[in-house]
Amino acid sequence: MLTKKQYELLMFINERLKETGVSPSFDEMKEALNLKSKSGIHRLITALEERGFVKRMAHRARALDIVKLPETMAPSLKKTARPMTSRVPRPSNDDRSVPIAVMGRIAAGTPIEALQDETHHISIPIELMRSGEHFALEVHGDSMIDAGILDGDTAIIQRGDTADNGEIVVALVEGHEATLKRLRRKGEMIALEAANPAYETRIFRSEQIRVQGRLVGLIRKY
Amino acid sequence: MLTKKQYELLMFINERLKETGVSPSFDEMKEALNLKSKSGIHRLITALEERGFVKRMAHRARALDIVKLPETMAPSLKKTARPMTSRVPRPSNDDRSVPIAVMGRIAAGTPIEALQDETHHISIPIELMRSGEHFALEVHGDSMIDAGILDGDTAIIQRGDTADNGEIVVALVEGHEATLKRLRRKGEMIALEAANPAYETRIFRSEQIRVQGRLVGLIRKY
DNA sequence: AAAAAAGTTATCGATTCGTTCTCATTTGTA
DNA sequence: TACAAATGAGAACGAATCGATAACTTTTTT
Repeated sequence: MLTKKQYELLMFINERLKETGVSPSFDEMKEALNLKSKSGIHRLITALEERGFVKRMAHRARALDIVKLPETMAPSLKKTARPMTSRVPRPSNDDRSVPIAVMGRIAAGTPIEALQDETHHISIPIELMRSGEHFALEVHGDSMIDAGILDGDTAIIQRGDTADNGEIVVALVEGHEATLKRLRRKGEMIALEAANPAYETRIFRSEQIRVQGRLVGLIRKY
Repeated sequence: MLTKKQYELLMFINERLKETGVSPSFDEMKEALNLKSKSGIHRLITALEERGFVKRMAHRARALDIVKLPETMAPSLKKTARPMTSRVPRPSNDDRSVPIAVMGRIAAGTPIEALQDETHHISIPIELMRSGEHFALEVHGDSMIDAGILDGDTAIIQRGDTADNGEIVVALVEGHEATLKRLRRKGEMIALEAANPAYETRIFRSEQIRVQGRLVGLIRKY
């Protein structure tokens, strides 16, 4: 996968990154490889980036980051650099993500208890987060299919007891049934709309409904 | 990934956050780095934010938060930092997520160039990853709406040139048009099906189509 | 409401740094 | 051998970094 020079350079960058936390400049890399010109370094970096070993921000000074290291590495060298068994890029600690709890499944008719035990955790991109507390639910059934929410999707919910008209919410009906539906207020009444013609809209008095949170994100795995 | 100065400042912020729980003001940082002006600090902070090491709230006093630290840090230093400026849970260096490049938008008719520039990055849950290289695309248009893929969704693509029958793929048609469609083989012919009755299935000879990758995940932000 | 503190923006100049191009050379391989 | 790919050198260019001043605006405190 890598040529000698590419490998050599990658190792040097890795070392410098480990030791100093600062990536080397092109000139420093040039020195390290005993070159007299940095154009070669530029080509090597481009090659390393193409092959997915390195990440860089164009035109930024010392903005290099190692994404993965070759599998052929001696284990002794590897230990400093977080080994990865497959070709999956090493999860760098570049994570702009946040772990949140998955609280079970939800569908029309899910009993309240199902929302209480955390089954596991999932990391979600920080871009999906709003303020406050979040949790996740696995969507069960096809009642929101016309809103692009499919069976098996993971819904990211911002916990809270308010929601704007037309938002998709997790609502607790009469204290015992949690459901994911679009919420509409009509005076003192609240309508919970499914996004599937096969389900009918249910209408309640305000006090029958408790909003648990609003849908802010969705994650699907194929 | 970082410049000397950026690294130095990040370390100082981390220390202060760890010791006092309050982020330093620009003036304090200026002093710490022996500068006579805080404009430099502002630039450094901006750079750190751009590189994903720090988060801040504009115009808020001492509203800095460390998102991650470079890998060089001894674990002992890493652990105790406990910033408290934001209500968003602190991202952990859990290795539960992986940053991947967003390569632009895709729709029927996206020219090939649109797939070449990285617009930004997004961290995706490691659960969505398969083996090999991945990238992300912003979906444009409603041609896959019946597959639960809406305008504005982010599609996670596993790069590769093969796909099973019925999978949703990024396909390059006649070398110039990238599109996200369901792929079906019928003998020597390949059909690209939209998931929207308003669009018709297009049929090509095998050699007209190049598969770029298959859809393995989806992220939506409401 | 006024004062103080804190963050933002603009500009200048000296450096450092990354990018691009061309041409020559070496290396690997069909 | 011949061809392609990788490498080395050099230079020129433009962009980014950094320190320093100063004049803002927005928050926070008094």
